[in-house]
Amino acid sequence: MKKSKAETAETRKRIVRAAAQAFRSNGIRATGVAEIMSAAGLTHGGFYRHFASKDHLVAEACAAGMESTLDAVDASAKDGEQAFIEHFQTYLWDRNRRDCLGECPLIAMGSELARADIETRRAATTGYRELISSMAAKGASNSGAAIFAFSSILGALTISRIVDDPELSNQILMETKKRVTELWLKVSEPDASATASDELAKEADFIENLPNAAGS
Amino acid sequence: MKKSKAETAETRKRIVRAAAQAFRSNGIRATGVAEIMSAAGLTHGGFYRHFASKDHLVAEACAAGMESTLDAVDASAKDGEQAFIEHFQTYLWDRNRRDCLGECPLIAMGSELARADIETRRAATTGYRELISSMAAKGASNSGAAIFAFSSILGALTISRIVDDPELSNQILMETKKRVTELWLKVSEPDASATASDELAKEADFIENLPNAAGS
DNA sequence: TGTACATCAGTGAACGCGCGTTCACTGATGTAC
DNA sequence: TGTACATCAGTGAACGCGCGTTCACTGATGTAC
Repeated sequence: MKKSKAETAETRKRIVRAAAQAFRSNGIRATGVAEIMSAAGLTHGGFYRHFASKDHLVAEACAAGMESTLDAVDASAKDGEQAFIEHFQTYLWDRNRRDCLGECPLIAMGSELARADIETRRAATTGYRELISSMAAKGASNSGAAIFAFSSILGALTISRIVDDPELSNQILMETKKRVTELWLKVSEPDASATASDELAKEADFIENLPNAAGS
Repeated sequence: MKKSKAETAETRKRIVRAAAQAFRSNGIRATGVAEIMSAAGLTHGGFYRHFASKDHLVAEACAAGMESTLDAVDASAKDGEQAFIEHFQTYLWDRNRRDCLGECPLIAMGSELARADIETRRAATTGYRELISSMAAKGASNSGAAIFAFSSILGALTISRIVDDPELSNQILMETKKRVTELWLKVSEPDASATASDELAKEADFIENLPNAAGS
């Protein structure tokens, strides 16, 4: 059942994509090789024709996940600064999008990546650097603001998923959305924050209607 | 080998403490029951005299970890607002302290807790609520600021541990330390941030001499 | 207070299970002639 | 262009291993008399 070179390359990509998604939604350690191969439409035995070990796949899936996140950020920045800011606001808002494919590996599996092997951490670092410089170039005034904004978003999303109360979960996300937007717009006048709050209030109904704001 | 009630209670606490520490440093899934029991000076067989399952221990260890974090925060707040702020600055600074026992479970195993069972998430939520209200009462002017500050710190510490470059790691922590301190001191004048930067610069030598700022 | 006995914390062997990994095999692909 | 053969992607059974959990057993504790 040998496949053509083109097919082989496509299969490999399919495995990496399936792995990136599975790791993001279930965690690295909780996701088995067989599970990934099955998601890619294959059986587990063929795995080692493509990768030397699960750890090697983890590193590649991490790199691929960071790249797709970067692509999403870059794409949103094409339509100007406003669209760029809205991209991040959406990320902190719509649960469906937060759980979807484009999610950043750093956010989805942060504490596991911190304990990953050096190859994986290297891939994550490269992706992080690109993400920060892209954010700094397109929306945030400098890399310091981008670094801080990204940390805040990662922290807020992480805690919002741990917390079992949807209301508290939304409060954490809204607080972050408000303050990161302020930071982004370089707004230093204190009363401007009231405006941001009003904007959020308009969307309050939308939150209420979310299926399960505390998610899995 | 039956033990007295006092001894039994002490043993149980010892297991929970060992578990909290092991989960924090190696992650939940990567830590086995036998490993925890061994760390508590026991053999694995006796585990089920104290807990119905590993998951039940996870929930208890999470609750205990949050409580010890809260105690540390409360203790630091005894000596006034300045000491309270310094506690968090230290948390973002000294690697030895960051890796030590008192570390917050939310920070050490965030992405794993987000996928934990409801009992564990409930324990984490209770601890988080206490932590935020304690922070809001003792240092931050309101709970919104406390929520945002805590998210930022969690995010920054998580990323700083993933990143494989010590310099970048420190940059992330310093950026967060600077901005959270500003937020905390309710400083709204833009040039006040320069003062904060100067303060950090004074400590720059100290960072340089840290053994391995990117640590595992 | 002393004796007899039920309780139960802790031990260590054993259980089934799922994991990452290996391997003999299959058969289409790509290549050498 | 056609034929013969080496390659190798993919299959599915099997491997050893460590995991969470169970269990028969031990012997000190706490209790009933």
